[in-house]
Formats: sequence, structure tokens, C-alpha cells
Amino acid sequence: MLGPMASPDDAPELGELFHATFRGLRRTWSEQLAPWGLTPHQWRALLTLMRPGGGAPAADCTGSGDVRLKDLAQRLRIAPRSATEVVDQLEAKGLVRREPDPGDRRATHIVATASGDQLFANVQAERRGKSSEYFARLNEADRTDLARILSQLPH
Amino acid sequence: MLGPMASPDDAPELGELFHATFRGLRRTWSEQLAPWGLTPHQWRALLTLMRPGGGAPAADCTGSGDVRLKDLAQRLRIAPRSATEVVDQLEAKGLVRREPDPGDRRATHIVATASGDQLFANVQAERRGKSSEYFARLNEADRTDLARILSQLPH
DNA sequence: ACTCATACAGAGGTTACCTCACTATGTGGT
DNA sequence: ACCACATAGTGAGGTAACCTCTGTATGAGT
Repeated sequence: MLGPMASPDDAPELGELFHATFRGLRRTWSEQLAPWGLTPHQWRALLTLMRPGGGAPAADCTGSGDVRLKDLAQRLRIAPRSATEVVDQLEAKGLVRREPDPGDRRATHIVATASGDQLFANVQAERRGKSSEYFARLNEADRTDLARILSQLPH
Repeated sequence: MLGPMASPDDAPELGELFHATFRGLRRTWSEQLAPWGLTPHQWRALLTLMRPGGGAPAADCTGSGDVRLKDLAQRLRIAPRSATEVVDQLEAKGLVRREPDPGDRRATHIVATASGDQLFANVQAERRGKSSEYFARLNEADRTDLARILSQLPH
């Protein structure tokens, strides 16, 4: 009568497990990206810049180069001010460039430089080549389930 | 023929999704704990202190009061120095107390004060009462699956 | 023209970690 | 008994990844 009951302590454990796993993901990313001189945050930003349909596949998108700082912030789900920061970092590394929006002089477009494109391609290639994806150790079904379950939780 | 192919971009999406979900969890916890004046980190530490079998249900545990700072760090998977910090914070709030280990004068035990016990009970009660658990919106099967899948990933 | 909203960036703060160096103490070897 | 070495905690200082609040251009609506 003591064992098999669904204990109310399951929930705390799930939280702990989730937390621990997230830290593992971050650590893994950090280590993988360290040789390239990138933090996970910077990589996510670069990745988001390169993928045109980040979350708002709007019709006013004339390519992958029309990403404004605010758009980047939205796709990364961070405050615009925080996007400024990560763009500063990427710009300092010469991976992206700020360009004025000809149609709206308040806005700036963030575009990858040749060097940024190159780095992106290199990292992608290495990741695929070594299948060093964090989630690669899960089988297809588990990956699908994980995505489905996570989608049910608030972001 | 374009849709059902398992695209190699699934993986990046999983990472993003995981990241977004974790942030949602943290935000939810923050909001729930704010009225009590606790950060999620502090709550986790308090929770860990109260649960004797945090990860090392060793036989030398004569109760729930024999948690040394190093043990706490291990259970929280953080560096001992970081445990010092969170204990400082909890001690400043009067929720825990540092007590010398009579058997080892280098070590300190971290024990909850009456006030800490009370707060812990109150928060637990409110959480259960409002079923405000973040993971409560998942059904039993999904919770089990989530735990199983997360366990397969590096911590 | 005037008001209001929007895009970005400066200033400064917070949380949750970390390492390195130091002190006090325990432990084993000779 | 003495020395070397490990271990427990902490001071000092740093980092990543966020945040808000404020200020300044700039655009858009009446």
C-alpha cells in the first residue's frame, strides 16, 4: 500500500530531471561550440538568422537577409535589448553586419558576413558529420514524443 | 512527397523547443515563488534539504538534518562554492541555519529553521491546492514518457 | 503640425552559475 | 610526533544570458 501509489513527489522529480537535462544540453553545446569561439546563445542567434522561416514566414521577406533586430528578438523569444547584445557580440567577431533598412530608417537589418556564412556552414558540417547532436541518442519515436510533449507545455 | 520526409532540421527544432520550454518552466516557477520571496534556485535548495534521499540515501544519514554543504551541492549538481551562495541567501532569510558537524570540524550541516519548515509546508500546500504544477497539464502517460526520455539524455 | 507609437541602444541590475586561491581541519605514512 | 596530502568551506572575482528603464531617432495617423 506504500509503494505503487503514484506519489505526489513525482512532479518535483520531473522538474529536477528537466532542469538537469537542460543543463546537460547547455554544457554539451558549450563544449561543442567552444572551439569555434561561440557561446550557445550566439550560435542560436546565428542559426536563427540563417533560417528564414524562424517563426514569422511573412510575405514581406525577400530572402534571408531581411531580418531586423526586432524580428531576431521575436524568433529567439528574448527582449529586443537582449538581441542588441548578441548582435553586438556577433558583429565584434565579424560574423554579422548591421545594415540600414532603406525603407525605415529606424530599423537595422542583421546580415551574415561571408565569414559568418562560412563559420555557420563549418559548424553545421561538423555537427552532421560527427552526428554529435545532443538528441541523436534518442530514437525517432522518442524524439517525436519529446517534441509533442514539450509542445504542450508553456513557452 | 515533400512533407513526410524526416527532415534533418528536426534536431535544431528540438533544441529550440527544449530551450523555450525550459524558459517557460523557469518563468512559471519564478512567478509562483515570487510572493514567497524565493527564487527558483532557492526553492530547489530548500526542497533538496527537506528531502532526505536526494541522491545518496547513505546509511550514515541519521535523519534529514545531516546534510553537509557538499552534499547539498552534489544533490543540486552544482559546485560547492555555488551551494555556499544559495545557503547564504536562505540563511539571510532565516530559513536555514549552519551548524557545526560535531564529528568533523571542517564540515557544516545545513538545517532548516522552524521558519524554513513552515515556509516549505506553505508553499507545498499551495502548490498542491491549486494544482499549479507546471507539469500538471500533461497526462500521466506523457509525464512518464517525458521522464523516461529525459533520463536517456546526459545530465 | 502635433501626438503617439516604434526601433534601437545606453546604463545598470539580476540570477545562476563558474574557477582559483586560501584557511582550517582530518588522514595516512614513516 | 611529524610531515605530506586530501578535503570542507569560503573570499575574491568573473561569465553568460537574460531583464527593465530611459533616451533618441524616426515613422504614422488625425
